[in-house]
Amino acid sequence: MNISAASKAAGLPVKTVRYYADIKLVEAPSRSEAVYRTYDDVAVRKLVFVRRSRAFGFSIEGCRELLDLYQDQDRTSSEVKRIASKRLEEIEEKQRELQSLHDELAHLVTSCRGDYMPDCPIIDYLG
Amino acid sequence: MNISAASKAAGLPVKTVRYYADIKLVEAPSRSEAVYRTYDDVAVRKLVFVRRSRAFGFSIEGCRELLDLYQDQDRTSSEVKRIASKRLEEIEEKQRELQSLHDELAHLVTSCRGDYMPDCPIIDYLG
DNA sequence: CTAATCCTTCCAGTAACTGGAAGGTCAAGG
DNA sequence: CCTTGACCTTCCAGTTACTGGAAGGATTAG
Repeated sequence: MNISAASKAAGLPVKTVRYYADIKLVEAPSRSEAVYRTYDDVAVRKLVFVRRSRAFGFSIEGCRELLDLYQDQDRTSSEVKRIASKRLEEIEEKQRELQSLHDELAHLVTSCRGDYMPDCPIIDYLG
Repeated sequence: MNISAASKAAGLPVKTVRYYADIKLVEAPSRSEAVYRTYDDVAVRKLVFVRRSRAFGFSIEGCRELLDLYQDQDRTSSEVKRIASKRLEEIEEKQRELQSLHDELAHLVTSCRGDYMPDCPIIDYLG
């Protein structure tokens, strides 16, 4: 498989696949006559794995850890669970932040009349 | 006021104040003998305004718009409200994303036993 | 044989800073 | 008057995870 076929199979842009190869996250298993990157099904499965991990918001380094575990037959599920739990806490932290941001801003927006006058509680709050 | 006094008064790092001057978001009103940036209370108020806007997650360009309105006596509160509402929708969109991410990941984490065995529904899902 | 399509590498840009190097300025103390 | 230390300056590089584009080589269809 050349890179475009692999990228389609993995559901990732070609540029991204090349980038993952550059940073040695998922390398092409070989090169045709030392020129074109050539992917096989195993590599594509790793690319898919990374795509799904990224969709959960794992950083590239997080993906690297998970991918290592994915390929490690001697892994323990507790290692995986630890990494996933960490990410879950980050998500929850972000949710709390967004919630208070939301509440504050929603309150301001609600109290702003939104008319042709300059007076505005939003501006007042910011200034 | 030199830059460090202004940064303290505004609650922003010196580097950030200098950065805001560079991108012409909040410029120093003058320079002492054309060398040191010198800030006054008006400039500090603008810096505080930007800090609070940034805390709501407004982009620099968003801050620029808001700051323009802040200084515009002929503004209408509807303009301000429109910008703030847009941001509020972004926040809500992000909240929805995070919520589904959270639910999915929480489900996986819960169903993972987290023991010494390699079998793991999280890895299974990603792979 | 050539045109089209693929592939390659390398450079630059994104957002909003942050860190650090090299060097200029200023106020106070000896 | 000189020095020391704190402060300021500019400029360059790095951060995250790509993305766009240029210049040019490889491959394939007709």
